[in-house]
Amino acid sequence: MATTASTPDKRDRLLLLDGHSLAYRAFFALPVENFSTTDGQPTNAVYGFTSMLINVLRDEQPTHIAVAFDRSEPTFRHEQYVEYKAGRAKTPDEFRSQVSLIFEVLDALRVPRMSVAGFEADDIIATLSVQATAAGLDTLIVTGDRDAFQLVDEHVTILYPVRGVSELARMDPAAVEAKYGVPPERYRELAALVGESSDNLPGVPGVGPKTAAKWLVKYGDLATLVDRVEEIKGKAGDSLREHLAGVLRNHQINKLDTEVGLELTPPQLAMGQWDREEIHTLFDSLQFRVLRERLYSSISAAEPEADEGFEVELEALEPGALGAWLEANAGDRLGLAATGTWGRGTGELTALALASKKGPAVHLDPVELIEDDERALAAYLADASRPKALHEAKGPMLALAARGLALDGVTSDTALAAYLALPGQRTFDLSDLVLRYLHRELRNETEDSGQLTLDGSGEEEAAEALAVRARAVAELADVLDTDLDKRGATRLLHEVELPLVGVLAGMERAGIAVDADHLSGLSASLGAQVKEQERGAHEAVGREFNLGSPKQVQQVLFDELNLPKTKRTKTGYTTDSEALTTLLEKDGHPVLERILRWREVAKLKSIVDSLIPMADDAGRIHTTFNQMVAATGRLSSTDPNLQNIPIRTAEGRQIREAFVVGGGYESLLTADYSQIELRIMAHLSEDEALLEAFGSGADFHTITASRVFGLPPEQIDSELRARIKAMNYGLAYGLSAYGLSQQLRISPDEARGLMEEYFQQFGGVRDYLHDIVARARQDGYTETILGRRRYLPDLNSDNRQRREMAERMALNAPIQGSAADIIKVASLDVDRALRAADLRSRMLLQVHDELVFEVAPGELDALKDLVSARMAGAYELRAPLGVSMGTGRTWQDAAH
DNA sequence: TGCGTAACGTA
DNA sequence: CGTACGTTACGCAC
Repeated sequence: MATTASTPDKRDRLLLLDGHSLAYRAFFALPVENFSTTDGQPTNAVYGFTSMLINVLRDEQPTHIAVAFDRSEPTFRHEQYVEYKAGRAKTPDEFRSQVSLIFEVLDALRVPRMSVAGFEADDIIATLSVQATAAGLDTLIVTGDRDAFQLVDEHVTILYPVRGVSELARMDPAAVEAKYGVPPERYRELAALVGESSDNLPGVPGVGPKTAAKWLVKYGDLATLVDRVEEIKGKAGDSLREHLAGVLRNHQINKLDTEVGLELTPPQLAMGQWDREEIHTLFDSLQFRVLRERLYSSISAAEPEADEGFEVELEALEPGALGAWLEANAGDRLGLAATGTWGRGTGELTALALASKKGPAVHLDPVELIEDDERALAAYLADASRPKALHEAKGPMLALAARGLALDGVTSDTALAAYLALPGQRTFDLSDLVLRYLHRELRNETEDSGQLTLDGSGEEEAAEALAVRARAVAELADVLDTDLDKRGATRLLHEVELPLVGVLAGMERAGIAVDADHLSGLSASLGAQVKEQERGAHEAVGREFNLGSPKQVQQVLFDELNLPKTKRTKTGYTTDSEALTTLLEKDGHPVLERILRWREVAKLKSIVDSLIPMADDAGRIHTTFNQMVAATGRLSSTDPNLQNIPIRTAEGRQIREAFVVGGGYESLLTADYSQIELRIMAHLSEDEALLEAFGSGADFHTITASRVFGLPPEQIDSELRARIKAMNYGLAYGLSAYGLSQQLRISPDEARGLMEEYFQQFGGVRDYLHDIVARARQDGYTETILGRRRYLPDLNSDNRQRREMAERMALNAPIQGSAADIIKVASLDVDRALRAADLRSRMLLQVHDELVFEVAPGELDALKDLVSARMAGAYELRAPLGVSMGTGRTWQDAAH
């Protein structure tokens, strides 16, 4: 009778892995250049190992698991044979640093790790496999060490990596025999004859696996072969007789010990439940995005954690019954979920579901509502006293606004709440959060009515799915409320982030007007310059090449023109503008100027060209502000990014001239905080000298320079000022003496001296910066003035590079984050004040320390008073906030 | 088509 | 060997 894959053996399956041998293989199979985190930690071995593990878990679905590791101590084999494994290359440092990361991965996956002093991983595996067979388990062994083939039998199979790490050969008794010509129980004898160079166990010279197998088949086993060794003819026979002692030694040494004393027996190695949060955090820090997805998608079925969904029943409302339903649910915060499309300041709503934590949910099609229902819905949505929870409220808010509906009373946005709880996370999928916080899956558990209609089922399912989301949001909101309370972020959510959603939606809706003709004019003139630089570059080199390809530029500069090599990148030598400028000073090859200039104009042209198609029919561009990406609490802007419009060069500023006041308004107003981060640093450090420098009212960098150099302010020239300005700003980024020396092009010693003199004057800053890191190391997180946290587990990493990176983040996060807090509060205050004063002027953009407004006719003075008062008063710092403003027809003209 | 990398724009 | 972002283009892998 044939068995099929769909009726698997019901025996339990123990999966055993040889940690070191697999990791080592991965290390050499995967190029380290392609597998490192952005801060330089190599991850090729961790990645390869983890990838292999995930694949095996998926394909084999083991019930029990363990990973064995070698120890650095000598083993019993060294005692028997001092030369054992001698002559092995030293383990590379890049590999060693990854072993503890592999431990972390295994711990997060709740996979037991085992190692025993004096034994190799294979001995542990051998012992466990024997015990497993006795206990009635089948064993699968993944190892790159062929010695393990001796363990293969009807209950023990080996998965042996062939070619890199992605393919595993399944070695059962038949496969071993097919490959080596002897059954598994003879494999040790074969290996003894052939030898194992990596273990420094020489075999019989001139005898390979073929000859060895032939002998073993002929004589039955090694013992008989040794007894009758005189019968063997020829060169190979002579060689065998000569090296017989070595063969017997090999045979003794390559025997795996099956009686290692272990703390756990196979039945105790059952697969455990994972800590999803831990895996998330770890894979994030290793930057394993793809692997994480693969892990979740391939294993989620086997994961015991999330087997429940939601039970949601949809209530079919009669037309006109919505008002009553809403009234009946008036006591609860409802979860709202919407479908539709949104972005670029507008949107379209296709469906809306509302659900309390219990009881039936409703599903609405906004276009099919009768007038009564529509009125009831509009009143409910706009009612600030009716609490609502949404996941990513801004999108639906835009879609509702496009239909003329206001949304108020949002007391939780589960995505925003999760962002405050876990600010380092990249995404906040509802399904992820539901799994994480509710340990449930985002699906409906309600049994089907059994009435599947051909054309209605898809719609019905979509409606149910949306209702499930609404219910999940309602439940999740409560859990997150509790979580945020524990983290001290409740006020930050309710008083800052949540109300800000509406302000951001307002800015996105408004957009900013652009002068299309100006943009196309710029595009044309920049295009001409791009062409010209390209032509010049090709001429200078004598052939055509793609200036946009760093690879080709490298080839031209370093291979063909043999220019001096620059700093290394992962894939070669850098051609960034700093390096090319240095090269230009040294060599002066004309192509360098062309490349640099080409990059400049090509970059500007790409910005201009990306903006042109963004304008809507009214000639306005609507960005999208993202409130949940920056780990420090800043906003970001996408599609297009209006927070990185050029300003430094004259040509760049021409692009700012394209952003203009729109019809019906009289001008643009920009208002920005002066040196907000430095003021925050002075405030937080309470350094008297620094506070005094701000109090004096004179130019801050000049004043600080005057103190550092002991000169009167009049004698501070631009050179000295620039040095101290670099220091002032660099401090908040964790700048080192080396970094400062690079930036100022002075010697490291000089830079060190400069820093010392600085701290002589401003010692409080040094103490503060030191304290902040020490405290963060203790607490595990940093905090801003409004209690926004950033978690930095790497502060305690034993990897220096990671730890120092985390230290710089710890220095910067409270400063950058507090600045973000302040401008968010300012935006809210300004927005409220605009409404209270009944002004028509509106806020258009936020660029980290700057707000851009469109001024309605006749309102300029009132607006300026209002904006400057609200921005300066957003937070009381010991170094008071300063605001400077400018107005004009264009964004550029409004600069100041 | 998707992804990682290099380069570069902003605060 | 200075933080935080987003976009572009290239070139490789699938």
